[in-house]
Amino acid sequence: MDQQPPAATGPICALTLPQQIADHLGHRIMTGELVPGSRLKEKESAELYEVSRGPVREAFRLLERRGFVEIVPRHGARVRVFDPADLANIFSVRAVLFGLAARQAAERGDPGLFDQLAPQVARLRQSAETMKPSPREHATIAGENQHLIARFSANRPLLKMLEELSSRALWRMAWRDTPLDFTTRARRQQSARRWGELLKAMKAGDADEAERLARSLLEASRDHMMAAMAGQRAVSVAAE
Amino acid sequence: MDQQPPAATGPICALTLPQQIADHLGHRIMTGELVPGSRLKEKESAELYEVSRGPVREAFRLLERRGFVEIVPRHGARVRVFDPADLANIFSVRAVLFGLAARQAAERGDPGLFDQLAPQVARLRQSAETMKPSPREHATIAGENQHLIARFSANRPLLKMLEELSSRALWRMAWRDTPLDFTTRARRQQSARRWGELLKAMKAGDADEAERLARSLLEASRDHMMAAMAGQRAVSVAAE
DNA sequence: CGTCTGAAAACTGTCAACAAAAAACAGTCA
DNA sequence: TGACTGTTTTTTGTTGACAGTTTTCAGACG
Repeated sequence: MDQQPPAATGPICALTLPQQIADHLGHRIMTGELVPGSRLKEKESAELYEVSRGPVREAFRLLERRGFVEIVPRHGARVRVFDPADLANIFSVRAVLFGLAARQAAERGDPGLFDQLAPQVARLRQSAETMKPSPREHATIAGENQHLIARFSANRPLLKMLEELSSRALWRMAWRDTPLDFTTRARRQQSARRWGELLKAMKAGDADEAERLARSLLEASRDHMMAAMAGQRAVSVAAE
Repeated sequence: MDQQPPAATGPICALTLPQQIADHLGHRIMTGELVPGSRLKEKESAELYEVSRGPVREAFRLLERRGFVEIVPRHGARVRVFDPADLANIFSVRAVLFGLAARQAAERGDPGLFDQLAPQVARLRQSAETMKPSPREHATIAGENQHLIARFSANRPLLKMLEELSSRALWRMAWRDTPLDFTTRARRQQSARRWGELLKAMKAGDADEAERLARSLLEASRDHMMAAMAGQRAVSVAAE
């Protein structure tokens, strides 16, 4: 009912102070300004944002929950080092969770989902056709589809977990040098085709098929990314 | 070195203060002393534990992360009201996650897992045979098995998520009036048989079968619990 | 030259107090 | 009687300061 319209890019004053700080720090991590492995000092951020250490402390915990940093009790917070194996693991978890979401959404069979999903799939087909949108835009549409299906699964815990996981995955994908998915036409066509199949299966109420397709969709994304990463040299951060 | 002699029920001094507070509050929630829906006031807990509000504040966030309480930014923390639908959903999520863990553990095929799992399965068979252990003890063994498999999946994010989920589920199961599983011999025999089949599949390296069995194991647990809960009247807590 | 030891600096954990917001309450008016 | 409004009280959000640990760094020693 009383949903806030999300503001453009500026920090929203309705959000709490720790959330604003966490969002900004998260952005700085995503852009690569804050290098994985580097320490986040409370006093430093407190002075930068002109607040006390209390809210900064809470912001660090929020970032930990979102998977951006790692906190060791008496040693402070560090930007989490990306472990390729962990990244693949997170994708595997996302895949099975998304499969469950697709299953439950198919079982419910809410027409509202199909109405919203159909134009999205059309956009993906168009993306593959024209190759006009950037790879990131294609990925964004796919991400919106996942969120849509998760919402219509009517499984609140599942929705929250998927949201948390996609923020972690997005973080890594937004990171510099990472080869994004959906750079080739063949890959986009494959993506659009599979989303079409998934929509069809859900419309038909075939929960088994919907789960299978949804899961393999994200597993393909995982395999594609891991293969691309294997191509480039691994960036290792020496333990301080 | 200078460890305080632990009080009767007192927590371990090696843990951080917020963790100790969170653990104790969590225990009070599990025992039903703190009723779902009731507010948790910072000052109140601070005075009870003879600490400042800072650590209490952090303890509340820890409890939120574990699914024990719900925090609304400027309105404080409340003990989460248990929604039967949400409980079933959490179990469904656990089931697919545990399925993935079993798959990956089977793919790895570490003999150490089988060595540790075999005696556990034997204990379950004995539990079904003698009906001597309490239902909770049977459930504890099953829980240990799940933790074991999750560890040997070598999937750290998955392990953490399963740990978090089982703490939520345990919370609900430990709650008063909840009919525990494994009260009948038939149910225990079913449980022991399925664990045996799962162990066998994993030993054979059959990842597909292991995933299927593991998932259905927890889904059966979910269905059993939901059926038992449907039998008794729903306890509703009026919104304050 | 490398290693160990000890002091100094920096950082996190904790506390008490202040400011702002929300909740509770009483009084007033229709 | 019932709803509204203004005030009082309670509760959360934030701040700055202090204590205990950890980290860092400089100097002595093998």
